Amino acid sequence: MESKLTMETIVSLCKRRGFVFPSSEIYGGFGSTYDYGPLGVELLRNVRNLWWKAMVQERDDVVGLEASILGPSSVWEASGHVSNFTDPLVDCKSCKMRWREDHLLEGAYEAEYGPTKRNAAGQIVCPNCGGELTEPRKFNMMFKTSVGVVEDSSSVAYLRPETAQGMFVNFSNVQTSTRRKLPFGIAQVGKSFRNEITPGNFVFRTREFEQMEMEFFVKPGTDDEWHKYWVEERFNWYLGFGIKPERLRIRPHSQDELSFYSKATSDVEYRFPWGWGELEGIANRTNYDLTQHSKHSGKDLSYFDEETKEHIIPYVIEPAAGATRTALTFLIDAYEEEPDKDETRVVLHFHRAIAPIKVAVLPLSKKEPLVTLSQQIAKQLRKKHVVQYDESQSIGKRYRRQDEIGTPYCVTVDFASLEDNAVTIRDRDTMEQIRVPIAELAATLDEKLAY
RNA sequence: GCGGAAGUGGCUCAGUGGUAGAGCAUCUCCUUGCCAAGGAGAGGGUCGCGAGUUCGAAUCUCGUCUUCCGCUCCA
Repeated sequence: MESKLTMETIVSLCKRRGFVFPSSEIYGGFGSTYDYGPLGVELLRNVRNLWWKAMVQERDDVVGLEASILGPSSVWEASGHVSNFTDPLVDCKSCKMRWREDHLLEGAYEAEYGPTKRNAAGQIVCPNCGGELTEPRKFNMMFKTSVGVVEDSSSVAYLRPETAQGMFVNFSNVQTSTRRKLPFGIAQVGKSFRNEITPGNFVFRTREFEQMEMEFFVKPGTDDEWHKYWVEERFNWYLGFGIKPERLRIRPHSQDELSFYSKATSDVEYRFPWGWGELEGIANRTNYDLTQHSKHSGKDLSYFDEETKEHIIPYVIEPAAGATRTALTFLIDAYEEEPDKDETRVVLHFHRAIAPIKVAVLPLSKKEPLVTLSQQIAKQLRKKHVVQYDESQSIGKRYRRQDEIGTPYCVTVDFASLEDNAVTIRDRDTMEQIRVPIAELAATLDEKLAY
């Protein structure tokens, strides 16, 4: 039987311990935005860094990029976002159902609901109840702003709804400056913005969120093979950092579910307390984006294949992950309530690479010289790791505090340390304690925390 | 945007017209000295915000913001 973990438990823990706070809380909060507290920022940074390490640092065929968040409308017109993100929405005045006006005239809707219904005046009516519809309202999921002192149509800019376009528009710059040959990838981590109709489930769907995307450019014809490779690679990445296999799955999109640019997409999904949700989509974007940008910019974005002496537009395999929801996933997946005597021990079983705090240094007593010695040890360890020092209240309580924020190792300095120059390392998961000479402590922890 | 529910200390909640409370958490001191022990004390809330009704509003009414659930939407 699975533990009945609710989101309230997670939200409450996040607030209490400083992982995530609601934004602008003292002014009543601002919908769908969250601030990451002292522990949350460490967690998020670990997620980013581990992704970057796997996708860029450890590979010979991927390079990094950090493109601007603001972009001119021309980029988003080319990418298809201006037209695809502007949905005319109509509501039924009687039954309150909401429809996409353009879809009411399309085949898929007609197949499901029958021919588009109209009233005597020729106006489209609600397919559900025949009621009158409101005037269409345009809903664009991109955040629009204007750049420059004068607000006119030429100064329109958008906050990027995905980081991907930054890689496509820089394809030639990167390829020529790094002398890359196919296949190669461009990776980017950064914020994206979507004016979602329905944000929710805590930080899972927010209007401002952080993406970790990589565009992998391949020769046409090898795209299916590379798609399969990246799906497997990314799935295993999550397992490698301890995500429970029974809560992780790969779900290929059905044909009618595919987005306009995609030939095939597979999602890596996690079973959240509210159900399965997407962590990462691995899409075969074909040559859609580079072709579009070639057309709209008038710049040749083809690649010259030395083997065949041909100009080709590369195909793109895109593993696109959400950093913020990945951090949430690690938090939820790590959460355990373990019975301990009559109490419950709350433990975050973070992988050591994910844990925000790596080591806690705890003097057994507040008496000197234990405190001074402990602080010296903490200072030494801080050179390499994120360390917390805690001397308040009983040792048992301090262990529990560290368990609740997922610190893998606690170093306890006791009175015997003054005699034998050794300290105790306590393991969060096994509760085992080992005695280590202070002189070997740093090296021992380096080894334990390595991954 | 629609329907339903809810907002009271950092967290979880009690309080339904008459002086804002509890448990946990936090801080100080004592005690203890390897897994949330104990004792003494302290700080912290104009009850989401704004109007209205009333002699008097956390409580009733309206508006608004935020959150959750369900629609709807979803690269």
